[in-house]
Amino acid sequence: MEGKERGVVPRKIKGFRDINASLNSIRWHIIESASKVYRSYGFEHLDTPILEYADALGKYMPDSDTVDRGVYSFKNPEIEPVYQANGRELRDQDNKVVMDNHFLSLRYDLTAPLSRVYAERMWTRHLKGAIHPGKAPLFRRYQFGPVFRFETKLDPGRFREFWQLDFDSVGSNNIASDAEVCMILSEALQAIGLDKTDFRIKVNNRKILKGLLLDIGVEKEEEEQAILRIVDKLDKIGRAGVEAELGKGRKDKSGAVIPGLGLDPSRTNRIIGFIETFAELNPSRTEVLEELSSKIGNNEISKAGLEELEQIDRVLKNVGMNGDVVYFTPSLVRGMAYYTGPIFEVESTQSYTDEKGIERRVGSICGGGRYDGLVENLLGLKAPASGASIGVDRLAELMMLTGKSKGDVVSPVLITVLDQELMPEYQKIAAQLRRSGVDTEIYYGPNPGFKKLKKQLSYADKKGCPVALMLGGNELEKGVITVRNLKLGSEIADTVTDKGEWRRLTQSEVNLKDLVTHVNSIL
RNA sequence: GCCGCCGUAGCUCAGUUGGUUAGAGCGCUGGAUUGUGGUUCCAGAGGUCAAGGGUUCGAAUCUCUUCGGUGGUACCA
Repeated sequence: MEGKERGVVPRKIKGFRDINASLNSIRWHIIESASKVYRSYGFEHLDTPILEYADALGKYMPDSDTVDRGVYSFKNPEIEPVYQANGRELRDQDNKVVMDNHFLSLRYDLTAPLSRVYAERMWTRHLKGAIHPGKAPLFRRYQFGPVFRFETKLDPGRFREFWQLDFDSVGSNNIASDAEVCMILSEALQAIGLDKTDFRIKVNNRKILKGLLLDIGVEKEEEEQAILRIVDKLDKIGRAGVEAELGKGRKDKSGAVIPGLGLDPSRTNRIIGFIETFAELNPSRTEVLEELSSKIGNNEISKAGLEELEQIDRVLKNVGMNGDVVYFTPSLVRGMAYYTGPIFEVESTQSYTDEKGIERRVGSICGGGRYDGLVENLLGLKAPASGASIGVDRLAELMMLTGKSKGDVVSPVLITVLDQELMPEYQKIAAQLRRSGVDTEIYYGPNPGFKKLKKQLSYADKKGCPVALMLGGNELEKGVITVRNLKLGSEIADTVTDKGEWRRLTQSEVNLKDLVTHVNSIL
């Protein structure tokens, strides 16, 4: 190939991926299967832009022109009015509208854009006072697509662009809708092809731990968050690790010093003691509820949390989800601060063996919960919400690694080009096949022609084409076409070593008018 | 962000007491097969040894810096 001496160095941005046909096949299988389940519960399909105003996305605002705190942000080249909290344009002393280049961000999840959509729809009505507190309208939607996070260190299996598949209800404070989240997750994962035993839906309620922490005098939100974050690491660092991080801090294997929160031992012990009660594997929901009611004492918030779990249990039992699949795990925390009630996490129980022979797990594949305050942040009006999200890429990876799906790609029939003069014939045949629903490709590669048939068949083989068609002068005279069954050829390749024999078994001349039925019989 | 390890052909890697033209397997290209995918056999192409500086008569090899990768840890709305 001739060209310039140098060009732009082609390179992919770190943390971003090209998705090949087989990964795409799994990805879309997941999306289609789960969406169908979501729809069956009344969720409608919503799409939102990938870019949003940074301030609508959450409390994290960039303070410079660069990527900031995990979010890709930049200034809009267009200047637009600056708005005040009351919805009016900001004006300067001369009564001129103040303009600015607003910060835009790539969405980091699908929940914040949903809040924006909902708040935007309610905005005018809310300003007029037309929505009564506690009467925010119900809106249920599902959404999938890429989200973006600026991670400084990329752990294996984590990317800066990845897909999520969410469903959420806004405007319902009915705990039954939280029970429904469990039902939907369970159904969706099974529709995707997982077995009941392949995953475990873990449920907890933020209120239970919140109440416990209040009891021991933790009132500041930052302190609560810090404690929850450490408790969340229980699986990873164990009881002793949690104890150390709550108290004096610890050193890890690599020698890095992790500072502790400096809680006094009596409070640390209360927290640890509480979590430890539930450390045994999978006690039944009923057992957990009994244990909880004896442990949480008189704190109103904890009691409310327990009551919600009991409700969830009743709803689930009512639809026949008794013991398996959904478990109550009081130590479950989840990172995100905006959860206010029940929280969910789906953990894969499957493991796989990596290339080094080490047994590994993918871990959490879905997450969600109730977030009654999120829309309020935007709208100033309380709109309760809950939902969950399937980590599409994580799940796809899991299915690939555990052999649940190979990412099957359907390849076309290939029409080889033996003679450029016959191109019109090839195109006619291709059109005919496509009309009958058969994917068909004509080989438009470099230098097709007599000598390169081997190349063309090799191309078809690598691409996984089930059938190759050959039409040259010989065939044209006889009104036939040579059909090569590549699929059969691959199947018998190990048993047939003689080339001539192999060819005879997989190849036949077919009358042109019978081609479509013949090809269909092979597929 | 912090600590450790690594960076040789498209891929996986070999190559040190510093020494003439840097190797293998797979892949790729061509041929045996003048119209035929796999297998087999033969031949060939492909490397400023991550980049830049230093030490040396001489550096893939020693040293420094930067970049990239990886393992652990921290953060993750």
